[in-house]
Amino acid sequence: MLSAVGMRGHETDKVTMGDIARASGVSPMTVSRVLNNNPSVKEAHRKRVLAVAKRFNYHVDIIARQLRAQHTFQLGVVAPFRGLVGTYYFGQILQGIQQVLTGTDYHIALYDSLSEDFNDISKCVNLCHERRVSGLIVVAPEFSAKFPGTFASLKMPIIVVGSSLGRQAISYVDVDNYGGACAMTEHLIQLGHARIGFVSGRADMRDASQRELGFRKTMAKHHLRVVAEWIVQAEYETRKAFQLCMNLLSKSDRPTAIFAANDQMAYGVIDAARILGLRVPEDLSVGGFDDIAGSAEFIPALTTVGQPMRELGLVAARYILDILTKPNVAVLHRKLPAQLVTRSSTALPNQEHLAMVSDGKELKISRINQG
Amino acid sequence: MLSAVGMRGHETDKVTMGDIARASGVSPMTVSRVLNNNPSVKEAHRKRVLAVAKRFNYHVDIIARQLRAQHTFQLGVVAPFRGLVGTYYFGQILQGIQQVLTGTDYHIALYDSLSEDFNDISKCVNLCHERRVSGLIVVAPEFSAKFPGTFASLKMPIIVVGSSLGRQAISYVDVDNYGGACAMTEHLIQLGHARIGFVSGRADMRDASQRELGFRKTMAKHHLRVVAEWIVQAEYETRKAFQLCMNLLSKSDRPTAIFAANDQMAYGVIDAARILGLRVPEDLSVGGFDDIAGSAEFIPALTTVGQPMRELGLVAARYILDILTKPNVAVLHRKLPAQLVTRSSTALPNQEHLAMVSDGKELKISRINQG
DNA sequence: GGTGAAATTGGTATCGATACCACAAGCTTA
DNA sequence: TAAGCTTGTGGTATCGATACCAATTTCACC
Repeated sequence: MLSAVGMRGHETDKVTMGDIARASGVSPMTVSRVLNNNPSVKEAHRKRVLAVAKRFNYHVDIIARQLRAQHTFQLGVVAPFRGLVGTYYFGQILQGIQQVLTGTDYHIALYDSLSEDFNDISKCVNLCHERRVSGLIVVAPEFSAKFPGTFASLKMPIIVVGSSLGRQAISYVDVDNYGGACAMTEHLIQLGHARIGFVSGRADMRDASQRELGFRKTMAKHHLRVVAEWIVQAEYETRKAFQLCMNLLSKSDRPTAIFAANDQMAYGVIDAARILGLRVPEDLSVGGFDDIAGSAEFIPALTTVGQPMRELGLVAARYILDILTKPNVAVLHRKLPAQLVTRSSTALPNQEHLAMVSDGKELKISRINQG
Repeated sequence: MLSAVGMRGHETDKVTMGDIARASGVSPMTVSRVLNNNPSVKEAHRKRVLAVAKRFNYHVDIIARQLRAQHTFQLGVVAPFRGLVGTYYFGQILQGIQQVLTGTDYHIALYDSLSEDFNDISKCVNLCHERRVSGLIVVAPEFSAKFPGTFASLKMPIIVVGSSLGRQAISYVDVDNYGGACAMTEHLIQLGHARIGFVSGRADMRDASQRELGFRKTMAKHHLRVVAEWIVQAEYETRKAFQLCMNLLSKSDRPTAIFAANDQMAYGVIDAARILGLRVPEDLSVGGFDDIAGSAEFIPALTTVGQPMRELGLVAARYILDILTKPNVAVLHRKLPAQLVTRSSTALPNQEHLAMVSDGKELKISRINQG
């Protein structure tokens, strides 16, 4: 289980606090105080100690300090490497976390929730606990509800990013996927679209279902009909979206706008449209979700919903630091708003097309007359 | 400089080795031996101790062990967060590293080489040294030659990923960008292309210049002319490549194939071709570099050069672990081969087009007769 | 039964920084 | 001058595991 600890660290002629103390004619205790900015040290001593420390190129031994303080200053970040590391989403979260940590004594320790035969996240969390991380950020978009309540009993600050966990005792930050989807749908409807299709994401991910729900609710709110054939499942993949839309868009009775549950799928939709000779946005408006790197430069620039990904990291890291430094911090349940980003892939519906097929208003639910 | 250490860790009623020792009627020393799989312990004692440890849910205190062993079991990974974290490239490297670390007592500590006002990497490396990481992997594709020789004096295992440093005392692993570019150029030439353009990457990055060099050398080897107007600088960005190629490809005297120094730019080239009514690969072959996620699913599937990114991480991590566990490990200077991946975006040149413009062979340098 | 070698085991010191307490110095008031 | 108070300062114990060495047991063999 535990491997032998036979190897030694690199051995330099280690300078200790005692050495600094002797060289500056004070006690180790005073050196410690100086190095920790304790105000109760005479200015003369402080200067002398600092000078000597600098001359010796002395640095406090973090390990000894950790043992004494029973605190590692490590912020564990747990995520499924396969699938998440290397994505823009996770990269932004990490940057947010690092931004908060910069200038503090904390640093990021990265753990893979999928390695080590972890069949669920709790094993990885336990590992972090054994490793004595000071706090833990669990990034887990796919494990919506699998968090054992036992996490709370670990007495270690912990927060989940990317999964809303409801009324549990575990803190979380998440993006308002539902609200973002509503905003995009609303945008398309305001432009005049009534015939709107939806390309759905991975069924096992909570965010995907939230986005679809937002679409459906907003359509319903405007009494617009959701056509079953215009809703396709493409698992968040460009290629699947492409294939499904090649089929969907080649029919004469097709939507004037398609809302894809992520940007990658929107790319696929646009590719299909182009190949079929449909111009975007003139003949077909396409909206995405995520605002990944490249969507602004895509041709046409993609209208999408931006997630405040970096903000997820900021909020999570600040929360952990708060718990570590302040008393009585409450459990945090927070949903960050998603922002509609309007670019060139959406526009007014093509009037000719509309006229050719039918009056857009035929789709008002109140007027539906066929099955 | 150092913030005060006033906060305590989460306090559980800590179980120590002494407790386990007392409960199992042996000395703490024996408990330690059992937990470290030291063979010189009687089987009866071993079983008893393990049972008690389990009953108490005891776990060795990593911090104390670290202090005693003078070893943190942390593998520092340094990278410029802004620009690298969140890329497929870096994600794969991390996965490679984690793969090696899984099952060991080591874990990844992530440091941002750009935060903390580091104007160069050496400051970040020094920070890691102060934090007593056991080893260091520096991922630095952009700082080709800026590594101070002083790194070697840190007496800490260290390896650079993504920058070939020449004959220095610092170890590195890198991908053979030059060879990969040669392979792609060779591939296009073998298909029958002689009129080949090149979309170049960021001038400040070593890999970009290596790729361009590979292209030029291979062209020269086959006595093919490199047309100055067909070489454009697009800084690794899709949009720039798109714009430059819109111009390049709209002329009647255009290449039959374009080699882009990364996949993102290849996408831009293909977009431009499409909009101009050129079919890929029938009218224009396009090759990329990197084989990023999505290139296989791109339409058309992109012929590109795959970098063994994950392998970079594997090699780097193994090297560090080797130094830590074995004596006399030599400095490592290693270039991993890049693999040509043939897909659908390259094909034989369009004979009609060739005939229309001119005979491809006109470009043989040996026959050039105009300036 | 005795002897030596090998297998086990435990005591003590140590890794380096710091919390806690006691004490000394300087300085104010009665 | 003595008592009282505020600074500074140093000694000692401690965080928990483990290296080192000495002590003890076990066992084979004469």
